[in-house]
Amino acid sequence: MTKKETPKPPPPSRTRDSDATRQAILQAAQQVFMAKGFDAAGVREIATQAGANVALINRYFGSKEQLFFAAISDQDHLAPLLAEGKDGFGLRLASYMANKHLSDGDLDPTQVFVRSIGSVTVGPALSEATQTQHIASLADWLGGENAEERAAMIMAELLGFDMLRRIAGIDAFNRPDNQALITYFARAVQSHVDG
Amino acid sequence: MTKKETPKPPPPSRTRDSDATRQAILQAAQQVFMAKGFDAAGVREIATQAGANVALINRYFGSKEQLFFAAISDQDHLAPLLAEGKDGFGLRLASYMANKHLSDGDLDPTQVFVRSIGSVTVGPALSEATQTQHIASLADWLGGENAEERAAMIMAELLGFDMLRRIAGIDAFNRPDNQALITYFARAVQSHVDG
DNA sequence: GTCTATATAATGATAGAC
DNA sequence: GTCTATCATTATATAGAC
Repeated sequence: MTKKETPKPPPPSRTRDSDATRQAILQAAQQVFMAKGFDAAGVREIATQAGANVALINRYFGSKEQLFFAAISDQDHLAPLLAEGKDGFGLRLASYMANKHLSDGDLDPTQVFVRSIGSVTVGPALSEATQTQHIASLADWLGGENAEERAAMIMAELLGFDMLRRIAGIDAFNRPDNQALITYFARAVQSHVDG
Repeated sequence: MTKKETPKPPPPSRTRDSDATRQAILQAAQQVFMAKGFDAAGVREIATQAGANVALINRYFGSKEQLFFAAISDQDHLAPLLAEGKDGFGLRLASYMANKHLSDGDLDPTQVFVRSIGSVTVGPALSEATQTQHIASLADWLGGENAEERAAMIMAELLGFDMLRRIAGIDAFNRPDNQALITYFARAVQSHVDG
């Protein structure tokens, strides 16, 4: 009794709020999985960053693997770019990929893919999702001859670009205002869009 | 080229032959590191596949990390393709990448890179090598304006292609005799070669 | 609902027998 | 030169106290 109406202010850290804890774990998982990949990420690190206890991860999500898929579900950053049509799509995509900020808190699907595709645990599921979701829908959007091959080529360019830029930190990809680079990237993508 | 002659028949498994053991470990390490990446590969698995004892890995190479760099050193599959000149380089590279067999015993630098670039232990060294060796030499070979940007774009296309084809196993990259795919890949690469 | 403490398994590395 | 046995560490996952 008298549990809910206590006159004292709430404790410094969140207590008795499963929804907020769940959300905090999910957000921390996104960041850590994106930064280190599935295998290298630890549940202790995720729990610490979420300000939650380690045991709650398994309580709410069952396992590290289930947490991973909960954290990366329904992410699609390409949709807004596709919506603007095929004219100039290459340039829009290239500008987007070249100007993405490295330290914003958002989850970046490209980064997650590149960092975890090698994992024997979650790699196959990531591959499956790439095939059935991203490449298939991109191929639909492209239309025309060899749509799936052209979609796969665009995806390869996009992922290779991000891998070298944000994970390997290759110089040529990280110079500020590198208009020449964007032009090259845009040209390659657009050529696959046009056929 | 056989082992030195011994008066008695050799034991069932290699004994008293440090050179052969060292070589067997090195070869097994190449295969396992290529298949699973640095973090996921285990020294026990490497030793077993080499038919050697686990303790010999550290005896001969010092550590798992030193074994990794010993296993991947001086590998460059691009040199023969570059030697034939810029005319038709895109098509030669595309054919080579699309037709590489997945199960031959050779070490594939592309595969190693993609599978281990995310590792916090060896990732930075892989990035450094990619920058200072492969991209730099490719840029030299290309010449002309923005050579480093064009070289980096070719490397991104090459790595993205292999990542989706051999690690993710994307359908569009693994159809036999997919001439259309090779044409698209070749066109993109050649455009960066020509400027 | 949250926590401490622990079970269980696997890792890289090493000491010392043969 | 090769092996067995074991170290110390770390990982995910869970049981049970509060």
